[in-house]
Amino acid sequence: MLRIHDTLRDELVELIPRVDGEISLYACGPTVYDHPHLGHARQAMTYDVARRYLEWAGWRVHHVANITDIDDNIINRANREGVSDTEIAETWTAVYLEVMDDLGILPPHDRPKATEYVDEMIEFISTLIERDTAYVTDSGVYLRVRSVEGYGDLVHRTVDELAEGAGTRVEVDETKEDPLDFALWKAAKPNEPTWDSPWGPGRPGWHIECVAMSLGILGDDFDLHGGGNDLVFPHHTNERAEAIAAGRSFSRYWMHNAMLNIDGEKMSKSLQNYTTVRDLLDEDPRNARALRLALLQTHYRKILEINPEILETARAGIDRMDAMVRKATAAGVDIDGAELDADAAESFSEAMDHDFGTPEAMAIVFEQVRRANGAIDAGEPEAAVAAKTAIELAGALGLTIGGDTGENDGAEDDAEIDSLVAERTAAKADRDFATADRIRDELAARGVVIEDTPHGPIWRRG
RNA sequence: GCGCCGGUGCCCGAGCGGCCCAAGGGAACGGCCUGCAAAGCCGUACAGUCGCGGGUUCAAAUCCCGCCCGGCGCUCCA
Repeated sequence: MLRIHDTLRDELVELIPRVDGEISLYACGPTVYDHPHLGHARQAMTYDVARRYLEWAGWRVHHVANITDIDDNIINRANREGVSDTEIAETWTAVYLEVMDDLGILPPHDRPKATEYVDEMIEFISTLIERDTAYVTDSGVYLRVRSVEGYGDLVHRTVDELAEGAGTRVEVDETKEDPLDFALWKAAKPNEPTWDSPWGPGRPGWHIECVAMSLGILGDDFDLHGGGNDLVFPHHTNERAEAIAAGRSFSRYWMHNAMLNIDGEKMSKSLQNYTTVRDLLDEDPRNARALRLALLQTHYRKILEINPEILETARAGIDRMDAMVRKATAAGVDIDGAELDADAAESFSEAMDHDFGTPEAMAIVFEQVRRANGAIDAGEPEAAVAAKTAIELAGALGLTIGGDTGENDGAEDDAEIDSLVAERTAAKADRDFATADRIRDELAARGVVIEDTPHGPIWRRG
């Protein structure tokens, strides 16, 4: 039984999908106008892990993640740089996709762009106007928020509670009937891209795109809608309002990942305290996996403090897992031919079925690592099963251990290192430990660590 | 102000009323292994008050109330 924490009901509920055995998932993606930062990585990884696990567990998953390629931030940057908004969007979309790939994020089954769905949005807005839940003014088209029943349910606030905050921090458009009402369509302004519409040239509001794309691709009553918890209000609240106002069944369940903190503060653009994913990956090629491990070891709904120490800790964990596989391989353990440990796999599934309990799931993986190490040392046959299980379960969460991780691509001196290691082995055989240690120090200076095993030395870049 | 979330060992972090004298990772210490290391395994100290104070219960880190501290949202934001 798969249970998740549903934001709307605010409790743990069993996920009963629209179609048996099949889960449709819509995860809100980024607005592309700058380098993706670690928060984007957490968001993407949260749903990547969910999708991978569900598929591993035998569900058919339809994963949709959009790209918002038209909005104020994009237009502002385009005007600032004197280029077209399309150019900005395309440039940063490419960067985003590349970074996601480097992070080991599986491409979603569909990756729609807002600008590809303008027709659908216009049609949707027309419906809302026909139903009299939206109205046209000189500045655009607005949704009549108070006409939507349960508008604030997702944030667990009443409309009046929300009204208290509305307009206190943002200038209210005078033409709106109510400060809570929000734009479905924005009338054309100078220096902005526009599309034709029944209400004159303009561009879509922020929230309408996700409704058009999610319902357009996954259909009514799709299963799971996710995103960062900063989207609960207003973005998801407004998406939901639009769908309700149109009389459409929207997502059955909502899940939201927590933010990332840096130095005890929320990481955000405005605070200028963010780290780009690119910088992190450039720092150390192992960081893609280290970041994934760090994320997995904290529950997705809990704020994660991210800093260099956390990543260092995670890298040590990755090294530990890799070392086990190296040792098993050196010892000739037949991992591929081994069975999965059924008990461990079951505990793992239990942990994951409980609102994606990745910290507990990783604890199970590490237990297998320890078991494997012990069995390898003792020459026991269960080494293969434990190693296989660790690799398989970590892999189910997108974490590759051992094997070719591609992290040392570009290092061309393998042969040279091999020969130095062989020299050291020869020196050791002659009990010329001075020479052996000198070679070991030399290699260490180059970042290469030698590990002696009963089956001969192995080495790694540390 | 209104609302939400969190405070668990040296650090990070599980924990969903009994299986918790509290997982897992990192760091530390001791032992085994090693020519010495590294890696690994075993063991140990760390949480004798799970922020503090009450309460509910046969039973609470886990539920309720109050308080303190921190973070976040109410604004573009993953």
